[in-house]
Amino acid sequence: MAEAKRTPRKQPKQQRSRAMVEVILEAAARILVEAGDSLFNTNAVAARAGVSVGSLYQYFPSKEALISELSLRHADAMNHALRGITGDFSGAPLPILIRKLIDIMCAAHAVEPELHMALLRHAHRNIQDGPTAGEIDGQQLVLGLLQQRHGEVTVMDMEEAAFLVSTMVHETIHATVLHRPSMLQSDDFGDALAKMVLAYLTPSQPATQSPLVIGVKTHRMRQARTGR
Amino acid sequence: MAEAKRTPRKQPKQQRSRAMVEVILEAAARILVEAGDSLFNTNAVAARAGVSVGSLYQYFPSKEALISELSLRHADAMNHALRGITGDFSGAPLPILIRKLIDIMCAAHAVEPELHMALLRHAHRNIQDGPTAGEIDGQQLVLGLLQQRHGEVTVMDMEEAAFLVSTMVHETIHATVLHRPSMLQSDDFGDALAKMVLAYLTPSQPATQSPLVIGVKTHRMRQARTGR
DNA sequence: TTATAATACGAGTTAATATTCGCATTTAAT
DNA sequence: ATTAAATGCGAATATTAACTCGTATTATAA
Repeated sequence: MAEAKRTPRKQPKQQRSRAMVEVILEAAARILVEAGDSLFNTNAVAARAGVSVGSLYQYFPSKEALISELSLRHADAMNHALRGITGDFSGAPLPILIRKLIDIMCAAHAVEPELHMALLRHAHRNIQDGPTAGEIDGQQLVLGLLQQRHGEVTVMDMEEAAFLVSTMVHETIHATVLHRPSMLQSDDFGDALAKMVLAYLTPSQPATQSPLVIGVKTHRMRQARTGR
Repeated sequence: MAEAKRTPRKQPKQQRSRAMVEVILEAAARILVEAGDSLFNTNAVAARAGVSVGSLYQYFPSKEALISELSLRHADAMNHALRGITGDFSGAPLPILIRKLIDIMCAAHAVEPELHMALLRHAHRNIQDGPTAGEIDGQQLVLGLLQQRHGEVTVMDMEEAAFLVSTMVHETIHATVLHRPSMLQSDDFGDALAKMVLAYLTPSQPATQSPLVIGVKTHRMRQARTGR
C-alpha cells in the first residue's frame, strides 16, 4: 500500500484506450461476482482484463475508483429508468405509479444480484462520505414526485418524506437481494412495499368520497421481463 | 496477513484474563468510534488496551472476531429489550405494541451511533455468510408475535412477513442512523414506520369489507424501457 | 518519413499489518 | 514450597497488494 492516489488521472483519448477502460471495468465486475472481495485487487483485475497493472493505473487512480465507476453506471441506469416511468405514468393514479416504480426497482436489482451485492458492500464501506450522487438523485426524483402530487399526499415535510420513502424502499430491496433473492421476483413483495409507502403518504381512511380505487383487487400487471 | 485464523481460541479462565478480554473489546470499540476503520487493526487495539498483540490473539483468532463479539453483544442487548417489551405489552392492542417496539429500536440505535455505524460497515462486509444470529433472533421474535396475534394480522406467509417487517424496520433505522441521525429522535419517524408496518400487517379497510371491488379503470401503460 | 505524443508493459519497490513463537511472569493446586 | 498450568509479552516474520517507473510499442501529425 504505497502512498499517492492522485485522484485525477489521464482520460482515454484514443479508441484503443477507451476500449481498454471498458475491458478493465468488465473484468472488475466479473471478479467481484465470481471471486469475491478478497480476490478483488488491482493486480487481479489487470490480469483478468489481460492488461498491465500500469495501464490500469493510467486511468484509475485507485482500486476504489473502479468500484465507484461501476456504482455510478449502475445508479445512472436505474435513475434513468425511473425517470422514464414517471414520465410515462404522469397521468396515472398515485398507487399505480408507485407500484410501477417499485416494480422497476425490484427488476433492476434482480439483474446481476451478485454484482449488486458486491457494490453494496463496498458502498457501505465508504458511507462516511455521505450518500452517493445516485442516492441523492433518487431522492430528488421522489421529492419532485411528491410535490407534483401534493394534493394527494398528506405529509408534513416533503423533503423528509422523500428521504424516508426512498430509503425504506431501497434498503428493503437491498436486504432482500442479499437474503431472499427469490422474494424479489414475487408480486407480493412489491405489493407489500407499495402498500406501506401509500399508507405513509396518503390519509389512512381514503374517505368514501372517492368512488374509484378502493381495494385494488390485485391488479396484476404483467411485468415485462427485464432480463439482460 | 499471514495464514491460520484458527477459529477456536482459548477461553479466559482466570479473572485476570476475563478482565483483559473486556479491556480489549472496550479498546476496539473506542478505536472504531474515535479513529475510524482505517486505524482499526489488531496492533492498534492491543496498544490502546495496554495489552500485547500476542495476548489479544490468545482470545480472539482474528480482528474480525473482535467485531463479531461487539456486534453480538449489541444484538443481544437489543433483542433482550424487545422481548421485555413484548412481555410487558402482551395485552396491549397491536398498534400500541408495534409503536413501542419501534420506539425501543430507535432508542437503541440512537445510543453510540458512531459505534453502530462502524459495526454496520463491518457487518456488511461479511454479508456473504448469511444473516447474523442477532438478525435471525429478531425475526424469530417478530414471527412469534405475528403468530400470537394471528387473528389481527392478514398476511399470507407469516415467516415471510416476519422477515419483511423486521428487515424493513431495521434497515430503515440503520440508514437513518447513518444519514439523518437527528430524525431518529423525532416521534414522526417512529410514527411513520409504525404506520407502514400496520398497513402491511392489517386489513386496509378496517370496517367496510364490502364486496365493492371496483376494477381500476384500464390504464394505458407504455412499455417500460429497462436497459440502459 | 519522421517526430512526438499517447499508450502499454510488468518487474520491482514499499507500506501496512496480520499473526506467530520463544521466553517471562503470575496464578492455583498439591 | 514446588510445580504445572495459565497468562502475558512483543520483536520478528510473513504475506498481501497498492502503486511506480524506466522502457517498449503504437498511433497521429507534420
